[in-house]
Amino acid sequence: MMQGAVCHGVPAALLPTGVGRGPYAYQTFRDLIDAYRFDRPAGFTVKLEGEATATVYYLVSGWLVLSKSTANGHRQIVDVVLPGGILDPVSADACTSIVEIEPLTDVSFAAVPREDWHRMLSENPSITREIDIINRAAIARMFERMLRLGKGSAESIIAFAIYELHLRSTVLGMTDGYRLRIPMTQQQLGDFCGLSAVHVCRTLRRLKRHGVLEVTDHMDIRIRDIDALTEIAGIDPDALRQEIIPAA
Amino acid sequence: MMQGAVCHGVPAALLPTGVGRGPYAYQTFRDLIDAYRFDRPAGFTVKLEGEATATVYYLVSGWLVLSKSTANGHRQIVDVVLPGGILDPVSADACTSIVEIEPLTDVSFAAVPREDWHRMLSENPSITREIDIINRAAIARMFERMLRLGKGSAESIIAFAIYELHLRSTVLGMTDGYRLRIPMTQQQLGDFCGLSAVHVCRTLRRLKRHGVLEVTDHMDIRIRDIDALTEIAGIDPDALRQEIIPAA
DNA sequence: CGATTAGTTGAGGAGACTCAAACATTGTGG
DNA sequence: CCACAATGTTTGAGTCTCCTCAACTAATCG
Repeated sequence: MMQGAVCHGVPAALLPTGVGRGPYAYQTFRDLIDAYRFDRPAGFTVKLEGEATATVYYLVSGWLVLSKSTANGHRQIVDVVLPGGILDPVSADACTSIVEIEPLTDVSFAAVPREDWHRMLSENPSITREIDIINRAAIARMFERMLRLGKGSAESIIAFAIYELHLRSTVLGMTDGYRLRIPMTQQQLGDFCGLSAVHVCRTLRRLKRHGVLEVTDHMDIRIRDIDALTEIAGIDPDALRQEIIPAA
Repeated sequence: MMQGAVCHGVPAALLPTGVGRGPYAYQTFRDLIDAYRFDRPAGFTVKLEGEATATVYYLVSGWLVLSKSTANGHRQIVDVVLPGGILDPVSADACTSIVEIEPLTDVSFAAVPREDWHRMLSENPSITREIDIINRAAIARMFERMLRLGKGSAESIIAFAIYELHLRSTVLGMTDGYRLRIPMTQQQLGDFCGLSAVHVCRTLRRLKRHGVLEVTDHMDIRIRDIDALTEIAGIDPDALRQEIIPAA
């Protein structure tokens, strides 16, 4: 049912809304995206380096995760990118890549040469502003996640992750009420929440047992008690929405 | 000795380097900063909200931390801001503040109205680029910290924090070789590393016992075995420097 | 010089980890 | 169409890290 929206097509909320409202700006941005658009199946992985970093990525559809890993094999997913997300994976020295990128689903994205990207921005101040807002939202949700990664129980970080992904998906029109398919394994959710896969499993089952969630068939989630979920996650729903949802 | 550099005056590396190299750009930026500059003692706190968020802060000297806290009293420091750092504490909706701000020392900063800030940027593309780089560096170091916050032992996150702060301070000319004064209590370091103050204490003592650090008198730190420190933190020193140090 | 704040140390407990084995689901080749 | 492999989830047992509580010491300051 809703897989379609996740993996294919441009969600209604994506290009039309939010990014450039004037007809000219809209055309420009969209043309640029279309010109450099690629489709890739779920399997591929990118370790960005060298000239690959001279590129700005704009996700049109599908889910990506950005992660870092340590020498001893641990991995932390630092952000989940949903359609409309921007990926500018270049560190301070403008040539070392910061993160590894992994698609969770089939993805469609635009790989725009940095030069073209910046030209487009300089010609379209309104888009610059929109993108600024998108970036702010990304930082805001990272802050929230750090809060729960550092302090906070397994329950609270998992509850937060699920609530965050549900909220963001809903804004993109990818949910069916309180139902949400998260295209991650428990291992990946663990890498996102700083937990072992085993503990993710136990925690999800506890949430299920307490009637907060329903989890079926590989992360097909239904939120049964949203108040309990936000309570466990330590979320003020209105404040969170204002912080992490790009609103112009 | 080096406290002077931490708390007062403009570190050599700050305004002159990095931010705007042409005489015109340099003048403009510096004038703006000077026009809106404030000094504040260590004690004050800001909870930014309302029109306060229509302001961009540029830290001239001193240390600040940005933190978030939960309803149940836990706090996570999401970043430490050193001289030259920019603080644009506005979330996606452009009016809710994301973070609380706390100075660790006496600070001198410029509180620039957003409008003026953006005008300055639009008139000085080179400064825009510099600031972009500063922001990237901030994100890169947050990614690194998230990796250790999620996975990683108390030793590794503390070792990382100390190494990071030493590296950044060194670039700003605020260290004396391997000596560094971190103006944080163990409680604050714990809030930064996602640990209790008690465990910070134990961990520091262990590092001391193993000859990695020397800790005297309220976080006056000397790194005795930098290789051991990077090993424990899981750091590749060259790569880290490239990622988190703004280099133009 | 007491009062406050920060750091140290011990004891005990809870939460999350690892290892390991069983089970479920999906996909594949014979 | 079945057997089997591969992948992911579930559950149990045991351990270790880190937390909390609490008492004590050290340093700082009016």
